This record gives sequence, structure tokens and C-alpha cells, in this order.
Amino acid sequence: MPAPRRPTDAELAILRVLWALGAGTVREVAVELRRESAYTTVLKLLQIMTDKGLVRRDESARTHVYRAARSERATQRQLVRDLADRAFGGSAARLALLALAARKASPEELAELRGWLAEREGKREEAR
Amino acid sequence: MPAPRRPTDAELAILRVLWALGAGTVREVAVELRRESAYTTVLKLLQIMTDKGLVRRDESARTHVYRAARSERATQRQLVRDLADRAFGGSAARLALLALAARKASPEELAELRGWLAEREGKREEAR
DNA sequence: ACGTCGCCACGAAACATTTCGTATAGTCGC
DNA sequence: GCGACTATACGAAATGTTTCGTGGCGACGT
Repeated sequence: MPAPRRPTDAELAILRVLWALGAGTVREVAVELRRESAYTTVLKLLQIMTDKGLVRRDESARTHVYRAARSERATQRQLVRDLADRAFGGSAARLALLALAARKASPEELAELRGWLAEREGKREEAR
Repeated sequence: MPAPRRPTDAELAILRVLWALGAGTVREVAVELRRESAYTTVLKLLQIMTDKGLVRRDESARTHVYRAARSERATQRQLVRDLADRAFGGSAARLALLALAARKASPEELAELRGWLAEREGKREEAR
């Protein structure tokens, strides 16, 4: 399968609901987004997303059930790479640095970051 | 001025050229992008971008000169925040962590990151 | 059986993005 | 002044995104 195109804003909003729910019907997704989109809008988007391969549809029941085709993580990775290419000359690390500067990070997040760096350091030691 | 809308892909490509050049005429920008866009396409985009407030135009000479209205850094910050909101539940730190995992970082970049964390640590000490 | 309700398919409109052709006009050299 | 060259402006088409209305079909209660 060819690399799926970057999801649009509206598509991403739907994907987020599906990731949170695991799977869902049109109505369930629409309820989560009700302030933003009418039922048939969500339906249409999900149909388009099915065609694009962004979601998979289970049609075995009369009320179809949708799932995201790719994991949240994989999609996030794709979006990050895309943004790195478009706005950071391809450097995801520079993107990361700016992200850290752009918004305050919680202590937990900082701890995660330190952990990541430490692990990274460990690997470097190993490689000697 | 109201917050300018997120630049589109084609707009961002042009902004990158302008940031690199400092300022430039339509032709200069078009030359940098020549494999991607015809001269009049670049012209049209720059006109639109002027209307949107993404670039400023100096019309004092017959050949207009364009400059990015906002710095590369500020725009990057905006894009990062936008992506954090759309795909990371607003957490720029989680975005940063994924960015680090998504692409190998150079030793220089890792050093920068360590430096940033160290500085951060210093501030925490100060606050006691 | 019949009305009602929920569901999906489809089409179309409204809008944004991207592309480029053509028109028009200033400038320079001759 | 005239022609060649370069510049901007404008319009319009091609494409992509987002919105929602309408129609038809099946299920379910009464």
C-alpha cells in the first residue's frame, strides 16, 4: 500500500476520537464531535477516509463500525516527520527543541525526556 | 492584527526561501523553486500571502521586494503548537519526545538537548 | 401491516489551495 | 518611437476539503 496521505484537520479530529474509543459507529464519533460537525458530515468523512485507507470499516452489522487503520503513534510519527521536512529542514531534533521551548512541559514529561536521553547515552557507551 | 492563519504547504515553501534570502523578488524566489513552480504561480502566491499578511511587500521599486512578515522561529513555534493541539492533545513535550524517536538526531543536536535540560535543571534549583 | 426512526449512500454546494495563461504596462537600447 | 524584455495584475481552471440535505432501505414497536 502506498504511503497514505497526511490526514486533513477534520480527518485527524475523527481519528482522535477513534483512537480514544478503540472503535466506533458514526453516531458515536458524531456525538463526541457534536459541537463541531453534523452527523452526515462525520459519515461522509468516514466514507472518504475508508476510501483513502485511513480507517477500516466493519460492515458485518447493519450499523457499521470504524477503526483507525494506523495507530495513533504511527500517525503522529508521520505528522512529525512531515512537519520536520516542511518547516525544519528535515531535522526532527530541532523540531523537538523548539517544541520544548514552545510550551511548558510537566515534570513527568521532563522526567521522560531525561530518561530517554539517559537511555540514549547508554547506547552510546555500548557502541564503544 | 489577528493571528495569521497557518501557512499552507506552498506558502511555507516560499517562506523558507524568503527566510534564507532575507528578502527577495518574485524571480529570485521562483529561481529557488524553479523545479516546483512557474514564475506566475510564485507571483500569485506572494500576492495572496501579502493579502493574508504572511509577507510584506516593498513596492517602492518597480520590481517588488518581499519579506516574511514573521520570523522563521515564530512561525515554527506556531506550527508546533498547532500540531501539538491537533495530534498530541496539546502536549508539546510529548510531541518532542516522539520527534526524537522519529528521526535520528545528530550528536550536536543531542548536545543541545542536554544543554537545554541542564539549564532547565538549573532553574529548578534556583526556584528552591 | 404500517408508521416511525435510525442508518447509509449520494450529490452538490461552499470554500480553500494551487496552478498557470493572458493582458497590460514600465524600461532600456537603438 | 519601436521592439524586446521584464514586471505585475487578473481571471479561471483543476483539485482538494468540508459541509450538509435528500432519498431510500431496513428494523422495530404497536
